[in-house]
Amino acid sequence: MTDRLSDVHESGMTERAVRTQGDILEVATAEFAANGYAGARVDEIAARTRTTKRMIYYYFGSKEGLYLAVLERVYAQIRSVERGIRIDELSPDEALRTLAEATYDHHTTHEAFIQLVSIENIHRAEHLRQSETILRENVTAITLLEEVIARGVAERIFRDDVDAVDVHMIISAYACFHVANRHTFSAIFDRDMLDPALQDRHRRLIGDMVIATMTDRRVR
Amino acid sequence: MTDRLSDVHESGMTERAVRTQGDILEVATAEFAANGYAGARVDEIAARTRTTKRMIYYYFGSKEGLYLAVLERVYAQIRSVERGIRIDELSPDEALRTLAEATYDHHTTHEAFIQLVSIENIHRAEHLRQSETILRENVTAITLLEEVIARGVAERIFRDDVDAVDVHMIISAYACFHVANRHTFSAIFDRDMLDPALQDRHRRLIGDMVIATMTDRRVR
DNA sequence: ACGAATGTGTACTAACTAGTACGTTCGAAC
DNA sequence: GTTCGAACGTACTAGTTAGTACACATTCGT
Repeated sequence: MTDRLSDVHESGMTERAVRTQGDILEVATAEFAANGYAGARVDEIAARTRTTKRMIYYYFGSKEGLYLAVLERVYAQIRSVERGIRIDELSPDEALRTLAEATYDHHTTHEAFIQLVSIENIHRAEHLRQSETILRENVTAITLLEEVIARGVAERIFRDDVDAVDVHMIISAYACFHVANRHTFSAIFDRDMLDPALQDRHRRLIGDMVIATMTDRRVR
Repeated sequence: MTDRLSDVHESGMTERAVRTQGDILEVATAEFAANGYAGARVDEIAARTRTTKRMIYYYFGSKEGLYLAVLERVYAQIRSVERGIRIDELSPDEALRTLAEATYDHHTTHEAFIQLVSIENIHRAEHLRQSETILRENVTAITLLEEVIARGVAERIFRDDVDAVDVHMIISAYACFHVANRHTFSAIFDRDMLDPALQDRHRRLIGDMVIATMTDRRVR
């Protein structure tokens, strides 16, 4: 149901049509991320595009259809980043740090993704749940983590009562927060979250945190 | 500027007026948290109140004024929770765990607060920045943390290159994520974030995490 | 008791916004 | 070069929504 419209157009689409759709998606991503679902204006998206509002409805059917397409696109992007991570030859703790830092890097460089996830959560993931693609494919990160944790536990350097989803949550929480709550955090604690030196320190800190947690002697 | 309207009414307000305003704020909190700023409907808030839309504008001036009042109220609530935490007699690591768990408990039981913070961040904290009260008073958590960290560092059990704001970020990130990203996380990883057993485990995990990070031998 | 301020309800409006009716152009196949 | 469908543009509408004009009630100090 989700992809019906775009599927129809995927075959027999001219070069120009592909560009137009991409153009719309690009602008729509920024608009939805910046203003929320209800706050986003279809007219505003159309105005910032080479094309017109008519085309948005032609290709995406409705505001909701457009939003869904935007959501699927940003999730597809993070998926492709995750697939590119190679950790086979690293020790469990180095692998953990690599995964944590990769997530941190992705999130800090893809603010729109984080904002869209926030927005989606405000709406109780009702749109995301409609997308079989996202639900089916977005567990890559977990597969990688499971393998690393299994190795770490086998080598008796990791605790065994924290699973892959927990670790993913720890990493995601930290990386998401840094971007998602940037503005309130900056305002209240008067700390520039975009300062490169600070970001560097926080990048190291997320690795420290995950490794320290998983290798903690106290809890075993 | 922010508080002008409510200040005017604070003196010489009837009992009934106080109740009406409280009623409006209660309903508005839920409506804004559930639908975002743009998605929230003033008519809907009015309908769910004992009173009418007229009164919302009478007391709060505008939709934005109402939203701001809502924001200040939820921030005042967390502030009062923070003021109630007693950690003077605890060891630094126990104190850290207590603070982390208190934050976790507050956030899991105040979903509206977390949602409003998310919403505020979508709008780049432009409303929050207008509220001197929030900016002035909401650093209580940091004061507590600073004291604990200073003690831990002095006792040579904590690392000294992570400051109070960093630790607050780690704790907040974890506690926020658990609530804020509950829906997308549940949907994708098919894990019920409201399961009491899981919440219990996660409550212990946040303490483990903070203590492990701060007492990590590797980094010193 | 009375006037003045505060508190309340109803009915309205002006502006906005998602979505559409209808017509046109472009490009490829025959 | 004609036909057919995909791609596109303009001008519009129906419904919604923040905000208000106006009338009325309640309370309280004097």
